[in-house]
Parts: sequence; structure tokens; C-alpha cells
Amino acid sequence: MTKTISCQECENDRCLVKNYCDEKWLDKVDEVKEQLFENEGQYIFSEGQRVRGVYIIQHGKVKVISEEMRGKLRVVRIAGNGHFVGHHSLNYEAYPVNAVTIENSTICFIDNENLYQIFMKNPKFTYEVMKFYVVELQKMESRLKNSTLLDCREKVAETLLVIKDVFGVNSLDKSLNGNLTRMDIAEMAGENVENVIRNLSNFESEGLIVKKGKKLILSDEEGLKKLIMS
Amino acid sequence: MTKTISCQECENDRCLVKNYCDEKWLDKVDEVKEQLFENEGQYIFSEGQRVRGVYIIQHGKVKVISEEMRGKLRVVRIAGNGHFVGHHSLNYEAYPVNAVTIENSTICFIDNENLYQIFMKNPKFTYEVMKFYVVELQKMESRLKNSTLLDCREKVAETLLVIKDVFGVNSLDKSLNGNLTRMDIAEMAGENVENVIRNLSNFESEGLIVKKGKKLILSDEEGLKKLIMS
DNA sequence: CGCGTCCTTGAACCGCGTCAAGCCAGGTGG
DNA sequence: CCACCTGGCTTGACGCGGTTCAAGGACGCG
Repeated sequence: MTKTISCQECENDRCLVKNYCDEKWLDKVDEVKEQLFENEGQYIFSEGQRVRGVYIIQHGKVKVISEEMRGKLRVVRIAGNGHFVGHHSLNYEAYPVNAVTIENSTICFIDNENLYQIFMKNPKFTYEVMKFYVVELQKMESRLKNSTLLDCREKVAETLLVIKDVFGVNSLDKSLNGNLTRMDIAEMAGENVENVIRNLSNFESEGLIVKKGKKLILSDEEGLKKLIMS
Repeated sequence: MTKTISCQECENDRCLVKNYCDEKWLDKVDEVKEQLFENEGQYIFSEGQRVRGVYIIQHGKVKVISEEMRGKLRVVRIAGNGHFVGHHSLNYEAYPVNAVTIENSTICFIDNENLYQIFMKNPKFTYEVMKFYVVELQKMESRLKNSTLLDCREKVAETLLVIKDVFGVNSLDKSLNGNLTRMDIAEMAGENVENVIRNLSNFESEGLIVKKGKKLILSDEEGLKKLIMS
């Protein structure tokens, strides 16, 4: 456990609390928030657990994965700096999903009671959180469409672009950051591992990507984008 | 065009505006809102159109359908009384989807400028709208999971249950309301028409449903639910 | 009665999920 | 330093499920 970081000290410039709450409220938040410093691969919460509040990612990344169904699961969402995780707090008794860190992460937790008070007294903040959820909703609508209208090849291409978008690329060799396994990619794409690999191999022989061990370099991003155009 | 209904007169008891805005603000809303009285099958907005505000359904039902992709589209959402449609207003320049009435509907429109002011001065209202979006987000996460983990048969079963949930049943013969075509069901399930029909036929011969022409009666709802259990 | 729309079924094809086997790299222990 | 092991990556083969194409039936409407 590391020393707690106050909102004033916090370097996450995308935090909605810091950016949109009245300053006097930041002290209140400091009082009530709990901070988690988690290594990669740690569960923040699991399906079935009772919901107590909401998690805000200050640093790092978290994947939200669905409950398992017939031995499979799906990555529902990747959350990064400033994102809210566990929004289910607003309306549900228990989490229907799991949240797992995929990088070393610093995460703030605010319980429901206090969060409600903050919402009531900081309309701009509430508005921005609402906007965040609207954007997430919009993304999900798009993913839902893609999941039934794209074929396997296209879904893998799309996922590669999403990974680049979320994790960025290594500044040296331009390979995708995130250190994801093929299995991770499969769970994001909603496919099985073998088909992901097959398509990666195809992409390589078509000059769209370069594989360096498990590292992937998107050498022809435009080409990949073309694949998923309507 | 029918006469405008004021918020005080409005009989929709699920309207978040009416339920959660301070009373003095309802007059303001009456001033600025526009009301649409649309017949079944009318477009409320279409993909690519410029976003001007948000629509609140007072009476009736609206389906939000994705942009067409390779000759196919998907029903992204069914919205009923009190639901917000066109939330994209909060963050997007143009609609990425279409909204079409599937019943005769009464719909209120509030433009972005005024909506923002209402949000800023009615924290409880903003909170409830946020909660609405959180629930929608949660539903979408679940649908996304199902769309890749369920097989065709299961998706059709799920869709039937959703239809019952949204539209209810005719009080006389217990057939599903909504007057949906097989194509509508297919677009909701994310399948093609033929497979929907094939599965409906299977369900009938298994005693799970009864087909009366295009009408459908869920004679064994529990049986249908069992199909989609994990 | 004829036309259009929607519903239904059959048959053929092929994409993809699954199973099985081998490979490669990194870590561990003798 | 090598032998072994483990976990992730890769490829091939096979069979099922689902998509697609084609054709016919039911129904409502002018």
C-alpha cells in the first residue's frame, strides 16, 4: 500500500471529479475516497459481489469482462484514465461483471452515499459523468452492431485498431502496447484464439501487419480500416 | 398536429422531467419543448442528421436502428414511455443511428441549450437521467455478451422474451403485442429472417410457442427462459 | 382475380468453431 | 550447461451451424 494521493496532488488531468467538482468539494472527496494500488491482473470486483460504490481509474487500465458463460467470456469494456468502472452501483445490488487490472493501476473508490451527495451538489460534475456514460453507450451500440454484422476477419481488424487506440504504440518499434495475449484479443473480438491467429497470419502475408513474436506492428493501418468500412 | 400537452397535464408517470424537475421548472420546459405526434413508421431522426437536442417519449414506442451496413441493419434499442432517445445530442454532431416510431407516438423535444440549463439547475433530474443511461449501458453490455455467446436458437428465444417484456401481450389471446414482422424480430435478434422462422417453427413443434398466422403466443415462457440459461 | 408482401421450407455451400498436434521461448532445477 | 516443463502461439483437418439462394404458399387489398 502506497501513500494516498490527494485530489490536489493527483496528476490525472482527465479525472472528472477534479475537473468538475467545486474546489471545496475536493477536500470532502479526499476524506471519503479510498485508494487502491493494484498490480496487473488483480480483480477490482467480481460478478455477484455486492455493489458498494464506484471506481475511478486514476492511472492504469482495467478490463471489464462479462460473467463466464459456457466456459467463455467477453471483454465488455477497456477503461483507462479518468474512466468510471462499476457504474452498476447506481442501480444494481450485485455486479453482473468482473473488473480486472491489465496494468499496474491506481484507482479511487467512492461509496454510494457520498457519491450521491457529490452529485447533488455539483451539477456540472454530474453532467459530465452523464456525458461519459452517453459516450460509453454510444460505443456499445456500435460494438453491438459490429458484433453481428462483421465477419471474423473484420472483427479482428477492428480489435487491432481499438487496441492501438486504447493502448497506443511503443515509441521505438511502433508495436502495440498493452502486452495482450492472443487470448485477450480473442475475448475482445468475440472470437476464438485460433481464428484470431489465423487472421493475424493472413494480415501479415497481406502486408497489413508485422508480427514480431507476440508483438504486433500495424504497418498498414489504412488497409485495416478499409476492411471494416461498410 | 394535435394540441400541445403541458407537463402538468401529461399522463406519462414515467417522465423524468415531470418526476424530478422542480415544479417551477416545468413551466420553463413547457415554454421550450416541442411536441411531435407521429404515426407508426415515421422517422424521428436519421443517421447523418445534425443533432439539435433530445427526444423524450411520452407515449408510444420507438426503435433505434443502426446505420445500414451491407444491406443489413440492427435494432439497437426499443424505447418506450419516459425513455430518452437521441442522447447523442450530448456529445455528437450527427446521429450515427435512426429512430423510427413503431406505434403512434407522442414525443417531446428539448433543444441542447435549454436542456443544459435544466440539467444545471435540477441535480435530482440530472442524476435520474444519468441512472437511465447507466441502465441502458448495462443492458447493452448484456446484449453484447449474448450476441457472441448465444447461438441462433437461443437468440431468438431471448428476443421473444424481450418482445413480451417491452410490448406485453394481447389481453384476449395472449399473443405478443407490437405487430412486428419476422424481419423486425430478425433485426432485433441479429439474425436473418429464415433462421428466425425456422426456430419459431421448432419452438412450436416443441410446444414452447403457438403460431397464429403472424401472431405469436408464448405458451411455455419458462421453457424459453431455460434455453438461455448459462 | 391478380398483385404485392410477408411467411415458410428445402437444399447447397462455406465460414468458423472445435479438436488435435507440434512449435517456440522462458523459467527452473539438477 | 542441459534437460525438462509450462504456457502461449500456430497450423491443419474436420464437421456442424448458419447463411444464402431459390421456390412455393398464405394472406390482404385494390
